[in-house]
Amino acid sequence: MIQRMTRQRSAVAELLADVDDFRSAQQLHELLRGRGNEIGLATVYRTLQTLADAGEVDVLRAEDGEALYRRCSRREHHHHLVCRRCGTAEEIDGPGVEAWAEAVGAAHGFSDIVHTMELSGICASCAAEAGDA
Amino acid sequence: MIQRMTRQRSAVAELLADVDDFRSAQQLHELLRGRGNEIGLATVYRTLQTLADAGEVDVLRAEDGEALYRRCSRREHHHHLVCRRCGTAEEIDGPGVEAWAEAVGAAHGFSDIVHTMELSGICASCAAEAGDA
DNA sequence: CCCTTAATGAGAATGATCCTCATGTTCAGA
DNA sequence: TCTGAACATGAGGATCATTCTCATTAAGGG
Repeated sequence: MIQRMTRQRSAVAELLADVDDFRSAQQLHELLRGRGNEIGLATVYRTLQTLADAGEVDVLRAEDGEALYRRCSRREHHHHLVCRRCGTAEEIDGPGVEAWAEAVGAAHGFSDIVHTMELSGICASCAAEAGDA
Repeated sequence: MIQRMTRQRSAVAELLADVDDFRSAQQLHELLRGRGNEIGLATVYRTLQTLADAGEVDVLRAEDGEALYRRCSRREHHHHLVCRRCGTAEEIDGPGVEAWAEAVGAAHGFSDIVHTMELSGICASCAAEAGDA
């Protein structure tokens, strides 16, 4: 858990408040630098890890396995609809997925069921751009 | 696409037919070596990639981002219930997930919707082992 | 203001995956 | 069956994300 508030951690928190796309640690580091925040890459990784452990940020994996982070408005469990082009994301509800997951798991003798479900697509504005290009 | 059948590719295919857990490329490489198959790691990666592109094997990501492969009996779209301990997997159906995904995507102005949904848990035999230990 | 101790950062270490390119092998055609 | 062009292999290096090391810095309670 976070024990001390530092300049770097504040900067990460502020950035996450402003950006609502899923971004990689490296991208976030770039953005911080761009804003004039001196911060080491390792610190960005550490901070994101801590925030993720605390459930403050959501993590998902790009197709190539890279971790993407985002601060979500809801703390409760939810799913995402992410734009593959720009990373923008909407929070969505999975209708009864949780109950279904439990039931299916139990039916197969599995316990401690965890589920992941993510949707991705091309958002309206990216689709428009692609059309122009 | 695969154009020539080689000793190495046959070996990978045979191994995949025998193993029905999700395994990493490195693990599969180890297993092949264990079976007495001389094969380079790069070839294992290449072969798995090709098979994945052809839809012959399913790929999913471990929590740490590592790619895991498995040859599934069904070619059609389906989901998995994977044991986090041993990697064994069951193929399952997502009741209406596809239709729901399309609808949600459209509602948010997203096109070209793709969805991923995976369940993981601890399988009965792993739970039993853990109980003994 | 001053310690104690957590936090930082630069760079090395790790680990998965991909690339290079010289060499080996497959297989269609002769 | 023999051959050669083109595809495949493999050893090791290159990449790239992420983590670790450890000396240095700086919160913040007392």
